[in-house]
Amino acid sequence: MPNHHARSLRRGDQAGDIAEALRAEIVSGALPAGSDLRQEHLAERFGVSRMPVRDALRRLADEGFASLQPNKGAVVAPLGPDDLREITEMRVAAETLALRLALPELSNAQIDRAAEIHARLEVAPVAEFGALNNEFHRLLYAPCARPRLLSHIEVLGHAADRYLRITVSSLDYAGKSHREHRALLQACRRRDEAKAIACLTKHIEEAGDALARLMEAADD
Amino acid sequence: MPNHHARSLRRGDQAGDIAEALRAEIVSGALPAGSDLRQEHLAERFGVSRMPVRDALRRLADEGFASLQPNKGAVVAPLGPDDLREITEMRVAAETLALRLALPELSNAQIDRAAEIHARLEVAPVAEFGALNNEFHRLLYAPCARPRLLSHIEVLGHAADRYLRITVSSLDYAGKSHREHRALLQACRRRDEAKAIACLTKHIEEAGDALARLMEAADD
DNA sequence: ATCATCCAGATTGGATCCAATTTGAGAAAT
DNA sequence: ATTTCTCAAATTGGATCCAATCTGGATGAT
Repeated sequence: MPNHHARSLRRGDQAGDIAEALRAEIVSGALPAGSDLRQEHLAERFGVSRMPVRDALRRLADEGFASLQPNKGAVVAPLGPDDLREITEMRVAAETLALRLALPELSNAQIDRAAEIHARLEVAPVAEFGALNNEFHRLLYAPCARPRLLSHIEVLGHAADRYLRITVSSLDYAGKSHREHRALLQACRRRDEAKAIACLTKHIEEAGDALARLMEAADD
Repeated sequence: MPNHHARSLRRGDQAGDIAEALRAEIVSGALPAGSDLRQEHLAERFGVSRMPVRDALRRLADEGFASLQPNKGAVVAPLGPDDLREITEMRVAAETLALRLALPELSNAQIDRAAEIHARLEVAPVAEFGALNNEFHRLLYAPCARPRLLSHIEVLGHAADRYLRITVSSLDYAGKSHREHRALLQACRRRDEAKAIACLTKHIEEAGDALARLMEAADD
């Protein structure tokens, strides 16, 4: 019963809004893996024609949220331990690259800004955790000034958000993550590249490992 | 009077074919950077409606070949030295990861198959260079069994193809590249991970550097 | 009873049609 | 003469319409 969306007065890029809304529903679990994504149904739900819905579905497919078979339709992409492992590996590769390139350009003011986001993250409710976490990381990478790389990282971050719900709710993930964030910030302040990259790698990999164990245990 | 395309009997995914055709024209230079990509015009040229053209343009934009402004239209994305640098950095990160993961799974038969492609590459005309080169690399990475990573590498490879025309025609790039391919194959046969990754990094980075110098010199 | 075949409903992909936005040329005002 | 305003042509974004494809159940044959 939400969804009539006060916006819709501006033209252009309704597809983007729809994609964003669906992404949020998939991440939150409201749309579980395997759910059918009927164009007609979604069009009605969002109060638009099927066309922007098609665009949105294609984008979601590009980002790995939907799997779409020609002439058959789209479903919410299933995600298993293998997907998590792959996303984690790609995040380590992309984010360490970004941090390495950003570190020499990173100003103290920017680090302070990241610390501020981190402070908000420590007291944020679960629903905002993903967005704030991604913002924290984004601030540290942004100075590298590599648009493709940053957008790649953003997509991977969204994909990882899909697992976040499980992690945060089931484990003492938050405390550990906060400590690692602080260590990362400290290394950045000292401009210690090796340390910063080691922290970041550990941060991403251990989150992935912990989650993988969780998934294997309670196989869902 | 070209373009009626013997295909078109199968339904679904005309957009893919159109995107591929346009990509080829952009890579070959037939569509120079900055060219307008009018939907109506392209639709007529390919003998379809504007709709699959829209999809194709969206995909090309995702891959970095087109830049598209809302309500204004699409142009062939300009590419400068910065783009080359970024793509090179991302390729090193992604391809070394793929090779590292693939190496333990790589069979001798697969290495032989790559060597065969390499042999064809050594005598191939310029037009086929890009496709064969990407195929060579793809064969070495494929055993890592990481679909997202492989598709990411494929996109980066296509982006790099856009520079290839300049490289191959202007320098003794081919000979150097072939030597590096042979060294890489040798390291793979010995399952020497460190050596293989060093070869690959050097291979990608030096191609990027040489090209960057060329672009700065003859600024086009 | 089981299995193959066929047809109708559902659903997607593509074509056509309409509305909103941008652009540029020419008119009007200073 | 220059600048601003207006409006029509070009072009894109979205809606609607039509055709091709898939699905599932009913029918009929073995």
